[in-house]
Amino acid sequence: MTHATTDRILDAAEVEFAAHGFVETSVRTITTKAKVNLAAVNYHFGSKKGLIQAVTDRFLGPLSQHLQIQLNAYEKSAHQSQNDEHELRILFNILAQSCQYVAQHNHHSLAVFARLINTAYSQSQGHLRKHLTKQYGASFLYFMKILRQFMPVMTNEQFFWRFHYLLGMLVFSLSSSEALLAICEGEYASHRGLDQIMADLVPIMASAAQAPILGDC
Amino acid sequence: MTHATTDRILDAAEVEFAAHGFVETSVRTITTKAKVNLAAVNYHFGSKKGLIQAVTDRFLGPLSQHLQIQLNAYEKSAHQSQNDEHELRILFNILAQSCQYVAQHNHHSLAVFARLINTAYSQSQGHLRKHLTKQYGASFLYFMKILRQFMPVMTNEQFFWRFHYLLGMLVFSLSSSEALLAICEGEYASHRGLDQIMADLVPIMASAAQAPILGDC
DNA sequence: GTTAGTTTAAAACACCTGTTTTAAACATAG
DNA sequence: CTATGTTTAAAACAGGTGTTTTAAACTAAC
Repeated sequence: MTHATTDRILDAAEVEFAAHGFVETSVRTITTKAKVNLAAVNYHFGSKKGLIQAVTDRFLGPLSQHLQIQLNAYEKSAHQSQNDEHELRILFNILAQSCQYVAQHNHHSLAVFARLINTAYSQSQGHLRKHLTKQYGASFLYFMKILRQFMPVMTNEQFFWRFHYLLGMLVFSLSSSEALLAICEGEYASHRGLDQIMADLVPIMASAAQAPILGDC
Repeated sequence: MTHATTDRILDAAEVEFAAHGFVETSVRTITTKAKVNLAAVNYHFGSKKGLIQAVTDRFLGPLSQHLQIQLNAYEKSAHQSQNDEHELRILFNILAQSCQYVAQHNHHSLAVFARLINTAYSQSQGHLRKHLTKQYGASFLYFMKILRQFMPVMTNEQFFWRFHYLLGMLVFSLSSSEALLAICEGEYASHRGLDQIMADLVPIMASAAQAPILGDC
């Protein structure tokens, strides 16, 4: 079997990264859980940074690919823009379904994905952010370009920040859902899967995208 | 001067925590920047955990206090609930102004606050989350209780998750705004202060709070 | 002036980190 | 068989971490 060790490391790293973050997870715990030698990480991935990037590439590659194809199909289809909010829902649904598509092939990937973006953005400096923007920035710029058409009543700058806010809601909700459940311990809410959260957020993001810009309250 | 050392440590810790997070910031860099002895942290705060909690308490205390007073005043005032969205904006504005109130007394506190919540939620286990919920959970439950009245068309569970999504947008946007600016390097957007972001989010959260619940797209 | 609390300097503690090295064993394709 | 790439074991490396200790100085209050 080819690369059985590599996959075992990636699987274990994915789970640990999702549960404890990148910094808090040591190479030793990954190799222990993966039942491989300690040196295997540096042998196959060069360094811990290389492993982190490999973990992210494993689902960000398919995600951006799937997203690009779906967006292409959307643009070619005859979508009479009857209603901006309706089109926004379709677009956010494309994003959600692309995430769910990659999540189908890997149980933990979506949680890792969200935590990854969260960490990459929150950490004001790091190798990861540069890697992600250079590798997958084009796909998200493409998504932003299409989205822009249905958010006309704002300047470029207002659109940019609004998009940031929406993405933030998505990323935070996905990455902290388990922690939130641990807080209330089933007192206020029952378990909600990442796909359900994703479905919840589609109409919410569409509404938030169209919220008016107020000078004052 | 009483507690000059303590305050110097808290100030330095606040800046470093906001810039690099809790785990990535070492006690040695804090004491170096604060120009105090290394042992001073353990002498005054017991441990690094104690320092982290002290940093958070310094602005979460005034925040929850200010929030509780404002909410009390809101409840006592005669607010004919003519429009749910309008009331929601008022409520979210109270939250925003409470944050800005504590930010007035400390330049860095709002950024630390957002990053703190982000870290506390994202890290699935930790002392911080328990400390925060036990200490300040009541204030936010009070806020949720009032908010609940103007989001009637959903179940308790739906409301709980919706609230989580809105809070996530707020926290993520505040904690990652600087990182986002670093990515585009002034290409797409100019600088936007935390108070501006806060003001942006008030109508957005109000709209998102009222977004319909869809089964399908 | 004595006492108690604070602050400093410097060193050491014990532990964990990512990484590298050595060696031997295993696998598989040419 | 041979050669090349993989995997393992175990140890060590160099460095950073939070924390503690020792001693000496300083500061303020009684």
